[in-house]
Amino acid sequence: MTGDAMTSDAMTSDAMASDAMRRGPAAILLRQLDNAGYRLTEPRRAILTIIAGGHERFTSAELLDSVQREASSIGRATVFRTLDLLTAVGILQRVHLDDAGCHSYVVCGRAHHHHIVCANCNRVMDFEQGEVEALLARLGERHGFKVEGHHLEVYGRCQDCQAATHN
Amino acid sequence: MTGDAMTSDAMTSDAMASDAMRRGPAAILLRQLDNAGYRLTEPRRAILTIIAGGHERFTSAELLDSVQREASSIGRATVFRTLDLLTAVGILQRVHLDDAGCHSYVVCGRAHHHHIVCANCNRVMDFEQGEVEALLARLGERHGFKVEGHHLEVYGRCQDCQAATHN
DNA sequence: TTTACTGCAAACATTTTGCAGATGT
DNA sequence: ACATCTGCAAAATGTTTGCAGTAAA
Repeated sequence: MTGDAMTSDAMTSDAMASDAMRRGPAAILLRQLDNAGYRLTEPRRAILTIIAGGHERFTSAELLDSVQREASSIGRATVFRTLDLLTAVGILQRVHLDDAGCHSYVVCGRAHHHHIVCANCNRVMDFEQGEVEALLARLGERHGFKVEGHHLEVYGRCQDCQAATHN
Repeated sequence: MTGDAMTSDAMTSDAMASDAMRRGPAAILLRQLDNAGYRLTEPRRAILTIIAGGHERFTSAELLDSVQREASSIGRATVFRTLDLLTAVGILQRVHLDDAGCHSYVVCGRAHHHHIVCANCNRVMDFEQGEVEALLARLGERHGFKVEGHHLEVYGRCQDCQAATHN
C-alpha cells in the first residue's frame, strides 16, 4: 500500500546473487534457515536477499511486489509459504499496523522484543523490554490478572526525522 | 472462529426489541450513536443490541454469525459498515489478535486505554494507561525517538480462570 | 534417489462497492 | 421531502490449497 517500499534502491539480480547474498545480511538469515533444517532453495535465497536488502518492516503486498519485480519467476504461493516459514523459524515477526492493511513483518533474529517505528522514515528500532514487562506484570496484578503475553507497537519520530521536514 | 462466541445466551428477538434495548447496555451505545449525529436505524439497533449482549471482544465473523442467527434480514455489508461506523464513533475499538484471524473488536466507550484479555474466558479488562505512556515516552527518548502513539495488547489469565481448570 | 519444495491455477475467506429502493428525521 | 441508510449481488482483496513437476540433500 505504501507502494515504493523496498524497491527504491534495489540492486540488479546479478549483484543480488553474487555480492549481497554471500556476505550481506541475508547470509545470516540463510544460516538460520539452514540451521533449522530447511532447504536453501533458490526462491528462498532470493526472497531472503530481498528482505535483507529492504526496509526493516514490510507487508506481504510490498514483498510480493518486490519479488515480482526482481525475481518474477517466483510464485505468490511461494512468497506466502516463505513468509510463514520465516515467521515460524523466528527470522520474521508478524506485527499489526492499522494503517498498513493488516499483517506486517519485521526482520527480527532475536527472541522477543519491542519495536518502535518511525512514522516518517519507517525506520524500526528495537528497545529493551524488561521495563515494559515489569510494568505490565505490575498492572496486571493490580487487577488480579496473571500476565502471560503481550503485543506492543510504538509509533513515533526518530531523531533524524524530528529535525527534517515533516511529511 | 471460536464458534460459540456471543450466541450462547442470546435472547429471542422479542426480548431483544423490548427489554434489553430499552434499558440494557445497548441503550448507552445507542445514545452515543445518536449524539454523534447518526440515524438510529433498525439494523443499527439490532446490531448494537447483539454487541451489547455478547462478549466484550469479538471478531467480525462472530458478529456476522450472530446477526445471521438473530436478525437474518440484515446484510453482510451493513454489518461491516456498522462496524466501521461504531469504530469511528468510538463505541468499538479495533484490536489485533494473532489467534483470532485478524481484526477483533472490543466494546469501549472511553477515549483511549489498554485492554487485558483473559486467554481462558475472553474477559476483557481495561487498565489505566498513564504509567504505560510515561514508560514508553521515557524509553523512546532514550533512543532519540519522540513517541507519538502506540498499540498495546496484553494477554493473561483473570483471577477466576487462574483458580478454575485451565483449558 | 528421495523427499521437500515449487509454480500454477483454482479455491477460499474476507471486506468493499455500486446501485436501486427503503427508511429515519 | 429528502438525505441517509439498507440489501443485494458482484467485485476486489488477500491468502491458501491440490497437484504434477523440479530440485535440494
